[in-house]
Amino acid sequence: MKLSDGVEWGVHCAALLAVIPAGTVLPGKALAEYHGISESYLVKHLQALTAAGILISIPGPKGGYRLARPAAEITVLAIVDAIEGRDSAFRCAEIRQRGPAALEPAVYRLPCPINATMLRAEMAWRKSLRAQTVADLVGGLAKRADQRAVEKTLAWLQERLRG
Amino acid sequence: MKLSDGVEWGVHCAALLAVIPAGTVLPGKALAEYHGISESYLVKHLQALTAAGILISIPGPKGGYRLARPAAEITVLAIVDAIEGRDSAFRCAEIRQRGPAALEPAVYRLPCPINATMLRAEMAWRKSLRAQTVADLVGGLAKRADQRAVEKTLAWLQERLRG
DNA sequence: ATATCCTGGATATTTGCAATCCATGATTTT
DNA sequence: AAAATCATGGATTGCAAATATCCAGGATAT
Repeated sequence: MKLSDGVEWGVHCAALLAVIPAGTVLPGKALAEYHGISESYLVKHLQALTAAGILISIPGPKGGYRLARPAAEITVLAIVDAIEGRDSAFRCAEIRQRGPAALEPAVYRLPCPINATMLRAEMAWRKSLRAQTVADLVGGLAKRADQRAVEKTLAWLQERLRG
Repeated sequence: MKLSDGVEWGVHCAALLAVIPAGTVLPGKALAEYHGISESYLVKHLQALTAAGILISIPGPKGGYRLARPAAEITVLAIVDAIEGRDSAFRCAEIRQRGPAALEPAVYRLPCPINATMLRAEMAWRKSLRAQTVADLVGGLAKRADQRAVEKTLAWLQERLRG
């Protein structure tokens, strides 16, 4: 069981987009360069975030990405859902309905308790992720950030911001 | 993100092994046949469960598998860990340390808040799974089982039990 | 001795993720 | 109008892990 790298990329990008001035955007190229990751692959995930209504994209020169709503209203779960999909990690194959002791399908209308247990655990996972917003992350990042890192980031952003 | 099918197989097998009489065992072939799944692949997972101390295996004729301890003392989490491994689903690649705004590694001694958030969610997932035992699952299965299914299973087990 | 069963390794096969490339369309600048 | 910049979406490739099978070797009961 493994989350795709795109989740980490998406959350980091959202956190960076949360600190740029209102009215400005960052192109995908800049987001990839800032994080030292593949540009062509990152934009795939940025597209997913845009389709999910988490980001807004502007085409053309002076184009790029920005958050679609305040960082405090974007949960980490929303980003994970957009990139990983909403399928549960556990996919019940209903093997209880197979084999020599199986009966007709109508008998199995009640959900398998094993499936229910796994889904309950995923609900707990989702609840935890839903309790964290991008704004929370930015706060955490800022609190433990070295002052030089902040300045270095701001200086770098200066030449990439659009709008 | 997807859990391997082996998890479902392992939990179902543990549930079945929880209801066979004390002192008896079931061979891997019977466990695979009962669930209508691949025998050669299932035994791989049964080996993992044995190595984890969840099952005990007996070689030779009259051999097979049985639970290593009471079903009430085997959590679903233990089975998941044995089959999926204990690696977290989120693997922080520390991309905050990459790119043009990065500083020397010593600056990043404190854990990344994004990583912390993801790990906290996995803790909630694990806590939920740790709260469920195989005995709980058997209880749930029995309560909603059709009486004919129980009889059919018992009759089928009659000819496969060893010991 | 023989038959049965677990063990562990070697080996395909398949799936999904990671990554790249390109043609297209939108928008700003010149 | 032309050129440059950027997002979009599809096609394709490479790769690692999960899935699945097979077989030789060791243990045990009949």
